[in-house]
Amino acid sequence: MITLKELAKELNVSVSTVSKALNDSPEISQQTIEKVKKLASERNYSPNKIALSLKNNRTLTIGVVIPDILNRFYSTVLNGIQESADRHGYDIITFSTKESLVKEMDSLQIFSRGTVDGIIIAISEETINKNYFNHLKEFSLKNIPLVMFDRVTDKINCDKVIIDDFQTIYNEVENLYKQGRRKIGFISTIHDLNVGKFRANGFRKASFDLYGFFDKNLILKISKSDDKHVKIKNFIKKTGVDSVISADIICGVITINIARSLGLNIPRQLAVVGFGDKTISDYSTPRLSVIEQNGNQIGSRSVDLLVDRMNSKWFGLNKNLNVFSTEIIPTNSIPGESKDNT
Amino acid sequence: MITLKELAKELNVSVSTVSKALNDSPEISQQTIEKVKKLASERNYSPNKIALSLKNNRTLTIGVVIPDILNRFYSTVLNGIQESADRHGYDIITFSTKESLVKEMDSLQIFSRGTVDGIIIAISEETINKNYFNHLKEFSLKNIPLVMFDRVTDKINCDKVIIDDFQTIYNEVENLYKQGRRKIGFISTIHDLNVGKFRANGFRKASFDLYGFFDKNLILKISKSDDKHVKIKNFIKKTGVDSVISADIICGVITINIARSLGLNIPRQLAVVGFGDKTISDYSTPRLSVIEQNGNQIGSRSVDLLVDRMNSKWFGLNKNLNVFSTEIIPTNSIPGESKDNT
DNA sequence: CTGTTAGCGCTTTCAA
DNA sequence: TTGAAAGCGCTAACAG
Repeated sequence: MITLKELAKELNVSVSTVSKALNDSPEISQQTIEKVKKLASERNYSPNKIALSLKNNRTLTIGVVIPDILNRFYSTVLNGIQESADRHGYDIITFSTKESLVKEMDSLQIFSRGTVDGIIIAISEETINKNYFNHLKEFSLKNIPLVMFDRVTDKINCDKVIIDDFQTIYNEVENLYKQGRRKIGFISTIHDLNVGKFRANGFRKASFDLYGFFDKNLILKISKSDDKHVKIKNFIKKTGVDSVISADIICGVITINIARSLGLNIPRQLAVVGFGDKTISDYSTPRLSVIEQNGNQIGSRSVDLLVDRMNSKWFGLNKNLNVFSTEIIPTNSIPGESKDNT
Repeated sequence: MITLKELAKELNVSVSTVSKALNDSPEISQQTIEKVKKLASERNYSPNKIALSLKNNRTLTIGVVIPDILNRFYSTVLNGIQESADRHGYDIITFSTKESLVKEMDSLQIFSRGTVDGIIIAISEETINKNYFNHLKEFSLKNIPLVMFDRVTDKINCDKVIIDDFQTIYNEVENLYKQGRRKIGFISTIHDLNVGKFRANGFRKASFDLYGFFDKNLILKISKSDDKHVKIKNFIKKTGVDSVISADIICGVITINIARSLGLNIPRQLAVVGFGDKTISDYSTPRLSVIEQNGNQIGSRSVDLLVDRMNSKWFGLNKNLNVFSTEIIPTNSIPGESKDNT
């Protein structure tokens, strides 16, 4: 890497002159500026980012912590984060915790060593289960701006970006009801997570509001060790549901495939809706109806909020630093051929 | 962030004493070491990584450039990279180019500003189509170690990690043949890419070797704008294939779903094999047979090779810097219920 | 055993 | 209009 020093030497001027010239300082003569810039571009000079970071105490880098990069929702969010960070001139360093509390703590530890100006995080499953948030509390004391998304906790005071899981499912139940469905089932593999609970609650409340009662058997909880195919098949046969909402992606697709192998007509005999996106919808025939979580938007809004915080930190804007916002990103219901689109 | 300076002041010793003490220097008395460490841990001190990077001219960070983070193969590779980088003590900064040449150039530009010690890259589709590699050539002159994976080019001299696309498909055709299949089809959405061409060639060569001739109609090329569902359906009906190999993930799953809707028994009447992984296989009933590309391993080996290079750069090991290796990661053929497993 | 000094690459006063 | 010097946080050679 070519440095200011080398340019200076070659031009027989001082380092500070070169620096000023490259930054178009009015202190420097037009002639010198041109001379310097010429050589700099010949030599392909570009300023060392590390040195700038140290000098300015600002890295222009955002740290991201997600539970699992192989989970399509999170990679979609990451995609949104990338795009938005790009627009704002930030790079990102990402860690995937694989749902592990220790990895999450490690990640925060690394990020508190001066490499990032702020972080965006969705906490791990283990963190939620163990109800342990000290690492996050400590971190938030360090005056490094922090935004949480999707997997959030009210134990930590910071900006948050989520979808309204409760209302989303509530609305979906209502839609199916309006289409004439009278036996709506709910399948979930994420019952331990907050988002899973909110979704289940939305389902219960909607069922209750619509039918006046709630049938426990219409909820199928699947755990990691279960054979999804088998459990779903039994669920459909036993309950005789005429529609199913899946709290996660995969089960929605599997449900369609199984229903068809049971000879059920989709969507006439069984309507299926699942969280996911258009790509996933492609995996089934007929295509799954999806509740789009808008991961891209979640990511991009998280960055926006974070950048806001960082700016008010750096430029001391008026913003009240103790007031945090929780932003709710709307979901879209995209009909596939697996739901009556009437 | 607490600094050495602050610790030093509080203890009434010099900065260098604190530094040495924390690094267990034999120059420092045991007493002082303990005193310093005690305060450091109380104050939650950890060394500023930026300062270290500047000092050592070494960031312990790897730059990663992938064509699309939403592509499951690449996020799997990324996962492998993360794990391995973690083991070696490196952080990673990732850019997703969205198959754009300009973004790829930008990414390399950013990485040549001193933020990373080496980079791992799979080049974009546009880069390949335009056959433009100057940015890569320039980069490789900068003496920053570079490893390419999956999407590689022989225009650039560097370590490479790939799978043997040709042989993988060749073997798969042979397998199907041995199972008694006599009309094997091939579906591809990535005909423009090298990997796509290698796969198609493997298919052609195997067909030729086995049948003594090659039927062009048994290859279906699908382009971005096509309706996959429609094209695949027609292909199956028109050719009457008894087995299909898909050069990419999605088409494999779609093929199964379509075949079933055509009333074909799987795998008896139609065997289906596609590139992918176990998770994707879950999306279809019966499960798709997958050719596992071992993305994790590709990622992790890329890091190993890169770390090797970086070490020989830093520690001046004997390694001949002009000899580059191309590592071939084996693929696994994992039978689902969509292929006779005999 | 401890402290002073210089330097990594850069910007920014302050002097000349 | 240009240059010298200090400093961001850290380490390491050299003095004391």
